[in-house]
Amino acid sequence: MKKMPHLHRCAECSTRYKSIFNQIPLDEVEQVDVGKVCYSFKRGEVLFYEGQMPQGVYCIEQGKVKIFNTGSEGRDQIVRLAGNGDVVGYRALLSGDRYESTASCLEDTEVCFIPKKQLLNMVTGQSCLAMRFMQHACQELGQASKIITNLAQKTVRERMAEVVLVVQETFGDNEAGQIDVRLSREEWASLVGTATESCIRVLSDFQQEGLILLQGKFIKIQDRKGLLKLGKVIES
Amino acid sequence: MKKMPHLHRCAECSTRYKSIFNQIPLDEVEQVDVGKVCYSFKRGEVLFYEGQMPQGVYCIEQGKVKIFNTGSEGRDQIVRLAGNGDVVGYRALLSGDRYESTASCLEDTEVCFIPKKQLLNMVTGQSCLAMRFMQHACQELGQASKIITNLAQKTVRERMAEVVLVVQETFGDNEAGQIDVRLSREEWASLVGTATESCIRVLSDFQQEGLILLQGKFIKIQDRKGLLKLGKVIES
DNA sequence: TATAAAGCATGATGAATATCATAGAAGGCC
DNA sequence: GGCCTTCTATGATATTCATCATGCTTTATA
Repeated sequence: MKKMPHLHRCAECSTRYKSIFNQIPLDEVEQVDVGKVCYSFKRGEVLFYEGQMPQGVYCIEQGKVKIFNTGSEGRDQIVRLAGNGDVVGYRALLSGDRYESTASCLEDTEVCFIPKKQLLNMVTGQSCLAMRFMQHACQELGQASKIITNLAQKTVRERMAEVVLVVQETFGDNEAGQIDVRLSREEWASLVGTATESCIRVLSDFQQEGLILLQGKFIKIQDRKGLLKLGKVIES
Repeated sequence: MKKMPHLHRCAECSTRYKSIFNQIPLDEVEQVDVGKVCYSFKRGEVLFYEGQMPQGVYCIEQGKVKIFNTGSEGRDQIVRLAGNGDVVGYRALLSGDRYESTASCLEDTEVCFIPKKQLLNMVTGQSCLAMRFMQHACQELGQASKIITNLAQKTVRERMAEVVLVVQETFGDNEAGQIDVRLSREEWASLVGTATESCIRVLSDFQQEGLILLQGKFIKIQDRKGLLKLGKVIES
């Protein structure tokens, strides 16, 4: 957790960012840009730590990142997962706070870093961009309020079912039909908000009930409808 | 919960809105304004329901509002409390979603309603306003991530201690030195995310331990430091 | 003011979940 | 390949917390 990232410049940076820079190709945004740099992170390396002052935002070119808080007992709670095209670390920067959370890579990840000054120029200069960030924050806020209600009211089984579905939605399936992300049981537990042992038990229960297949670090969904029902998920 | 609100125009609307229109007196914002209307709600009446499409935002001139989600079992989870000068209902409007939550008045409340078209004009026209909304949403998002971690990791006792302190920060104390808001035990439970009976027990434990005083619907804090310690609150 | 309804309180009980303990399996590394 | 470390799995136990039941108290309403 304390390793420093390998850094190197990345040749191409042309992804269309899905979450915030949506519909705005980076080239176009880049007109104002002078300070964009690309970095490469290895699995387990950290983009930023809770408590640091933000120096910029990270756009994920390729890879997967978890954003988590460390509770008073040292247990982690994952509050967001991010993948290709997602923008990470903008919340603290735009609200002027320190990072509330730590961001660490679930696999080798290429990011494009936009320095603070740079981003603020972009946001104040292009009002459509401010609107996009605003909308995105509001959307995330809506999701957060759902998560809060679920944590307060649903059982571990119900939350687990929902989380499996959400992670699939986030990262999709690989060629083998498995959810396309490597998460340890401990990380699944940190997503659900439960103990690792409970998580392991619930997952093998799900397998026995024919809801999922456990294939090492990967999970394959067998019965989507069953999970939806069990998790009491209201699709919108 | 299904009563329709009394409506009437309100003569004066000059409050400085603390949370979003911060530093921007309404008069100034109003230059673009043509559709602002003031309403009066009685205790228990509802500003908007979960699932409705937002028609505008509500600025609280005077009063107190709870924003809550209703879980699948019908139990409520309060996700935010709002008071004088707060703006309510902007999240769904700005993200283009339906309301995720219901907003209902904890006491008789005067609000100033700004219609959707109106607000969007203001936001797109005045980029500083878009920035303010963006910042505010980002701040709320940071708080939400804290709440999520607390719900996932803290005990009911710990959360209760923290909630008492947060509510005091939100509404302050009245002349009698009590937290200046009337909340039923059920509402305290909906804030903490626990059963009403558990909430009642924890509150009387707190009283016995000399942390608080229960005075009908009101709570007086006796030992702030004790609550901070018990709730494992890291002051920032 | 009477009467009902809602809210508060407390005990008894059971279910959900965390924790502790232990062992096997898998993966990284020399 | 073999060794060590980390991860996964499962049982036993303890704790927290929700639920059910009941009676009392306050508040609302006719």
